[in-house]
Amino acid sequence: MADRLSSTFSALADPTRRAILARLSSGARSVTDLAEPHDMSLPAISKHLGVLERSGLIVRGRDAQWRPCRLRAQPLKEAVDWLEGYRRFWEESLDRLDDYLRELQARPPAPAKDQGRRPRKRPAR
Amino acid sequence: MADRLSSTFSALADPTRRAILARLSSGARSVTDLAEPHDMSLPAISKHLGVLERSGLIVRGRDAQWRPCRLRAQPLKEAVDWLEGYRRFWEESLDRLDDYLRELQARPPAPAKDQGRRPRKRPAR
DNA sequence: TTATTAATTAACCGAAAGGTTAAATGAGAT
DNA sequence: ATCTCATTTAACCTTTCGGTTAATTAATAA
Repeated sequence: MADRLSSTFSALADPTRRAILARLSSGARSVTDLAEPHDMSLPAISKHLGVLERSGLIVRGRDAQWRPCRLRAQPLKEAVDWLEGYRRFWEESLDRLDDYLRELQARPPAPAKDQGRRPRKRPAR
Repeated sequence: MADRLSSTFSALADPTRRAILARLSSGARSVTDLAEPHDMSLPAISKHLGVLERSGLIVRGRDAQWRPCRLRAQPLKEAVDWLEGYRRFWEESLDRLDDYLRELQARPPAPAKDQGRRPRKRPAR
C-alpha cells in the first residue's frame, strides 16, 4: 500500500476505526476504554489500533499498565487536501452546469435528450 | 462493509483508483482510455471501475461499443463532511495547544496541594 | 455472414483484512 | 514472590482484494 494517502483512506474505511477516532476526539483513552462500546474481542481492538497507529492517526503512550491513545489528525488533513481538489464537482450550482457540459461533450450537436444513437466512429470526449 | 462512508474511503484507498478519478475530472473517458496510463490488464481496470461504480464515485454510460465513465463527486463530499469534524485537530495553533492540554490530561502536573505520589487506580483522563 | 474493437465475466491465485481463542508480556499491588 | 489487570502476540480461519489469463458479450464495420 506504501503511500500515506492510501493507508489513511484504508484506515478510515472501517466503522470501528472511525468510531475509535471519534471517541479519541474528546481526549486520550486507554485500550479497554476504547474497546468498551464495541462488541468485539480486545485483540481485535488492539489490531485496529495498530492500523490507526501505522497510518499515523494515533500515537500510543505509556502510563503504568495503560497505553493511552491520542489522536493525531495530520493524516486527516492530507486526506482533506486531496479531496478538496474535487470540491468544484460537488458545489451545487457547478455540479448541474457540469452535468450539462458533460452531456454536451458526450453527445455533440444532436437533439437535447437523445437516446436515438446513430453510429459514430469515436468515443465520447 | 455496508455503509456508504466505508465504501467511499475504501474505494479511495487505492492509487490506481484515485488516478482514475483524477483523469475523470477533466471529462468522461472510455475504459481503454482510462486504462492506458496503467501497467495493468484491462480486466483489472474494469474491476477498479466496478469498485468506483458500486461506491457511487462514477457512473457508466453507453455510447456504441464504448462505456464512457463520468465522475460523480457526491460521495467525496460526504467524505469531506466527515473529515471536517476533525478540522480543529489539525489547525496549527490549536494543534499545539491541544497537544499541551492532552499532555496535562495524561500526566497531571505536580500537585498544588500534596497528593503525594501514590499509586493510581484509574488511567489518565 | 464474418471480422474487429470495446468491455465484461469466469475461473483462478496469493496476499491482506478482520475476526477468533489461547498464551505471553509488562507494570503495579500484596 | 505472587497475584491481578491491561495489553499485545501467536496461531489460526474465512472473506475480500487486486491481479492474472482465457472466454464471452456487445456493437460496428466489411
